[in-house]
This record gives sequence, structure tokens and C-alpha cells, in this order.
Amino acid sequence: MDFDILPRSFYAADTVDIAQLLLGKLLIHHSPAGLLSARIVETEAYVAVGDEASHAYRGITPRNSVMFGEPGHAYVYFSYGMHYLLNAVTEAPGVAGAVLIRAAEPVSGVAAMAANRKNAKHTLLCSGPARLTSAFGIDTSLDRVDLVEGGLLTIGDDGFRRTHIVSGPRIGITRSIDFPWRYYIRGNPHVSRP
DNA sequence: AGAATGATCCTCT
DNA sequence: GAGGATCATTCTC
Repeated sequence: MDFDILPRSFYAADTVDIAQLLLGKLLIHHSPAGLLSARIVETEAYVAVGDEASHAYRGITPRNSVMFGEPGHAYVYFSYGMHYLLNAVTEAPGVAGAVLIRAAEPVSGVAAMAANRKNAKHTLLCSGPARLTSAFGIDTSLDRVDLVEGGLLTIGDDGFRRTHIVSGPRIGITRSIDFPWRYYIRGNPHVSRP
């Protein structure tokens, strides 16, 4: 598997654009169980200004402060008392944007992912933001890690060219529900819901 | 349709 | 500080 790590400049841009550009990229985790990777097929943008669904909407807190910092870091948080969700921090320092990685298509380390996921069927391994982190073994120990420096967790471009992108309302939020900031690859069976 | 399950944050004292 | 609503979900019934 050959890929180029996405550089800092990739993330230092408009969040809605990056949510679309991340489709087709590889999420890579050098986990204790081995190298895990999956192709990102679904994302959501949480934008810097006017987005009431963003954790950063009401300002900086201990949890969300990484969103206000340098782009290209992970934002991992614990939700519903049992799930971890993974974001990539976007925008210039001081501007709080992030892209939620919602679903991916397993590429390598598939057996380890299945073991992490109680042997769920292939298309359900990473087909939701908490399923994906469960399959990858991602938790808050990876919160704030740099995705650019070639550490344990990174995102790469292996030359894959995504096909048609669909957009629609984001899932599971109660505010700012009218913004169509969910993006996914049309027809991909690993998307969390059509 | 409802349970599981706990960190986080807002709103008061 | 304490109380309580909320929660970028998933699984099972």
C-alpha cells in the first residue's frame, strides 16, 4: 500500500470543501493489532461560523479546544456514554472547524477490524462514526494527535479518484438541521445510510 | 421504539 | 460545586 500523507495545507482550508475532498482518501491507523486502513466514503462538515450543531458554536471549552488550534489534528470525543467519534480539525488556527469521519470501506487489517466489531458483516464494519472508531480501536487516547506528522493515525492519498458525491442533511443533530453538510460517495455500500 | 451508559456543559447556588 | 438536560450512536426488541 502506497500513499502520500495529506499535508497541513490540505486541512488549512474551508471545512465544507475538505469534507468533500476527504472522500476517497485513506484513513490509516498503526494499531497494536497491526496496520488498519479504510477508504473514507462519508463525512460531515462542522463549520466555524453560524453552525449551531458544532461543538465549537458556544466557544472554546476544555473538550473542543483542539478545534481552535492548528489544522490537521484529530478531535476524538466520547459520546452517548459508550461511543468514540473521530474528526479532522480544519481551518486556520483560531478558526474552529472540523470534519466528522462517518464511514469508510475497509482496505487492510480487515480481520482485526472484524474482531473489534464482534465479527459484524463486512459492510457494517465501518459504516457509522462509532462503528468506524470501534473497528479501528480509536479512543480518546488519540484525541489531538497530529494527522500530518506520520504518527499512529494519519490520512493519505493513494491516487484513488472518487466518483459522484451526494450531499444531504447531517445525521443525529437537533440544531442547524437544514445545512446539507453531509457528503458521501453515491452507491457505496459502506455508507451509514443512503 | 427504547435501552444502554457517562462525560460535558449550562444554570444556578 | 451540585443538579440535570443533552448528546455528531448503536443494538436489540
